[in-house]
Amino acid sequence: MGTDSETNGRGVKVGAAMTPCTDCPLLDCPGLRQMEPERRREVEAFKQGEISLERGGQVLTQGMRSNEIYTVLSGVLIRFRLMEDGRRQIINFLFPGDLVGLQSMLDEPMTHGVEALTPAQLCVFPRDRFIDFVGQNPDMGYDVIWLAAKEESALEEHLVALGQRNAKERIAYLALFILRRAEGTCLAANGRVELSITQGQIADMLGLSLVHTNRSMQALRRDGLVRWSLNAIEIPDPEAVSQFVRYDPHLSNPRPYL
Amino acid sequence: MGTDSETNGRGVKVGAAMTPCTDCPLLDCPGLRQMEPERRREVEAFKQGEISLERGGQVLTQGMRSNEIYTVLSGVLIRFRLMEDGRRQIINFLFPGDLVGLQSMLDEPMTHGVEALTPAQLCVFPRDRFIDFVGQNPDMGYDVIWLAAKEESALEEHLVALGQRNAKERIAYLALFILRRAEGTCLAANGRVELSITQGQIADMLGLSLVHTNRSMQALRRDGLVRWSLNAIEIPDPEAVSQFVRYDPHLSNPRPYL
DNA sequence: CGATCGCTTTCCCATATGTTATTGCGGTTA
DNA sequence: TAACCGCAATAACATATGGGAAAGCGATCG
Repeated sequence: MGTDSETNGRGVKVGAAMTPCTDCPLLDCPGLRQMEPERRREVEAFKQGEISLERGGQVLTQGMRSNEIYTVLSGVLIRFRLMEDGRRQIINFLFPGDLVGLQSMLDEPMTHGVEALTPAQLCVFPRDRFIDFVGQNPDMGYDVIWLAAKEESALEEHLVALGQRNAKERIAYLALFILRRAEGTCLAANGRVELSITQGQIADMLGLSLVHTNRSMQALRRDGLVRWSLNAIEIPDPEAVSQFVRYDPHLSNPRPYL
Repeated sequence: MGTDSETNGRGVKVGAAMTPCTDCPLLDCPGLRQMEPERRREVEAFKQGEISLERGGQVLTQGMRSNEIYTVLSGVLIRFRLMEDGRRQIINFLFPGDLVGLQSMLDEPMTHGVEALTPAQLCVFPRDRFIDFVGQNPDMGYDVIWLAAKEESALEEHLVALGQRNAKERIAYLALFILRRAEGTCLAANGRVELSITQGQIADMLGLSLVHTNRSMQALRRDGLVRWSLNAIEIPDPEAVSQFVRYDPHLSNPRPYL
């Protein structure tokens, strides 16, 4: 609860004032499942602290082990994998309520890093107490499994995109994916998300070259399907895009979260 | 326990004699974690039955809901996604001990199907009792989370392959991936797996055309890196392939399984 | 104000990969 | 034996995508 915050070189601020779970800002979001008051208290007892990130700040570093598990309290982040030669593959985007670092359960060095795309806050939970925690709160264990399955499901979707779609389709797919996730976490409305994503990042997510990404984005803009600038993503007619890409992010059940 | 087995049109045989978990054939496999006897009994109490598949037989069908969760008792299967226009993306391969159908926890229609690549046996567990089951056996809940994280980790790896590697590298990657998983489940030895995978299937997994897949496989054969026929995969020098692809399937901790 | 920076846009050309079609080959079936 | 089938192997050609480099552009900074 101390205010002894401190910013290190990587845009990470630890130990800022801790938001009480009983007063969690995510409670209002219709895309997220309601949490019963007792449950919030249990989570709060388990919560260890909070972390603030600036844009570009990193939480988890590839190659390192981690003793913590996080939950996104606010902001958007990316999870990515670096190769020795500098290539980068962005694996997925993380939105409020998402679990960060489930991998650390494997007790092996992280195979990816996590970096903030916007200023972000994360809730911190101790990994070693995690096991007991889910043991004592079976329904939460279930929720974690649920989230893991959902994440897997998202990666599956990305795989389909990379394996079966061409550049324009991939970009349109990604735009729609992000939009829908943003809507579900109250970060978007009217087919518009305000989010700074670089064309380089899009390329690194979709396995395309920068140049070709640029070309294809312009084509999509001309087609009136997706208007994607550095500041925001706009999809005037989501239904049209959905058909174009043959991808239908059926609005799922509200997500549980810790 | 009945012997009233019956084979339906899809190469599925249900209700064959049930293998007692206390006598699970997977117990001998060094790549899988040892299970304590009491634990085996708990699992056995939870186990509902067994299913046998011929090559090509399906367990889970895309678009349908499922009330069951499975575990691979023997054989190798694939998990794939079909698109309306006939394109197919193979998501992952399943080996003994793997969990099948975690997705069904989401309580939404399956986004993929599962099909046997070899004759296979699966253990069947009822989905609705699953929640109670992990509630009463916290360490097993933990194992499920572990498996989910591991699966996610595999998809991450595939994503990197599709996004960052060219055809030859992708194929070599896949060969190595399969080989290592097969070794971990006692299906391979001396850099060789006996497994019938079609070039069409490889193409569908790696997002390549059939023709180009063929070309690239021949190149890899000429290079002496990977010898992949309809009958088997052979990798004379795994270390060389590992370097070539920049992929190092660090032998992980033994896998838990139900 | 010019210098710098991160990001986008454009140009030009190279090549990896896709498409369509045909052939070959071993195994199975009638 | 001939016909058929699934799959692998070639060939010839089309194109989507990649790569390097340079210019444009708005923001920030000293």
